[in-house]
Amino acid sequence: MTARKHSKKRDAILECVRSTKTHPSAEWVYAQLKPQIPDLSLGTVYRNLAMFKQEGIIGSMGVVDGMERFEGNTHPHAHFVCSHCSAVIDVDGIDPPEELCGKVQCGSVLECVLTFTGICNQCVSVDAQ
Amino acid sequence: MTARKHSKKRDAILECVRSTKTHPSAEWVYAQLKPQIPDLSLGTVYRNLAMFKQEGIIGSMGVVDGMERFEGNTHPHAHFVCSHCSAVIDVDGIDPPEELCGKVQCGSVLECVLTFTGICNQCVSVDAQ
DNA sequence: AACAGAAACAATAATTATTATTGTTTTGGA
DNA sequence: TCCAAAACAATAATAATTATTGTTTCTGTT
Repeated sequence: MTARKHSKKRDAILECVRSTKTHPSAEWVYAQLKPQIPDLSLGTVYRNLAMFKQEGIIGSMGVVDGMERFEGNTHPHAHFVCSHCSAVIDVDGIDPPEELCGKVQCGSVLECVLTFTGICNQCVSVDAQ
Repeated sequence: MTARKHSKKRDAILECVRSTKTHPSAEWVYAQLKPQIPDLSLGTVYRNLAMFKQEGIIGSMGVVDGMERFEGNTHPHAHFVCSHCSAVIDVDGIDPPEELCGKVQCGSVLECVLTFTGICNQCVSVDAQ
């Protein structure tokens, strides 16, 4: 009925998350948009990201270094987290093993998350210098 | 050579983490020990948990509701997180699929984490009332 | 096009988890 | 016993996030 209202800022925040593969934090989104939208405030970014996430329009892969990391891709997929530079990268070709959800005894599973941590290729190259 | 020194408080913190299956937060450990050790301070708990984790003596399964959750079991294993009561439960019989680590292209994997989220059996029962 | 109510907003204050600092006390080897 | 290193309490400081408040902007409806 009452469709969610739009605004330039709200749309920009959503588009920012959707158009990057960096799995951005709230602060990152704010820093990206601030030059084009000088009167954007960080609170607005936090509030809208929380709304989008609540509505399932965007996803969150969890918290890295104390910061929640969002993503435009809401389909289940695995992640790689670099423990050196904190980059979050979608892992292609490996899906979370959802067939295991039914084997879990201790509760009713809604979601299955698979995350690899290690050193990303870029950090390996740089360190090798 | 110089072995890490011990203290009653330090030992109590480690023992507290090891003797529970609750995957405690720093605050939880503090609340547990405070009655028996009235002059324990929260900073001491944080510092010692960080040290134990750094040394690999204890583990951390990640952040739930903004709080880091520790565990005595340092062997890789899957977790179930209740999105209703925030309980963290070890999942028996399902291991993180470490054989997939080699298939990850974007970096050098050190760890593989498998986490299920949903509603735990206890919350399901309570809600059904 | 003007109006009204709802939603969105900026600015700011407040919270919460965590980390750092400082000066004192405890520990354990010499 | 002595002493330097480690551990500690108390407290201050950070950093991410959330809540509050009053104003502005949308949008559906006259």
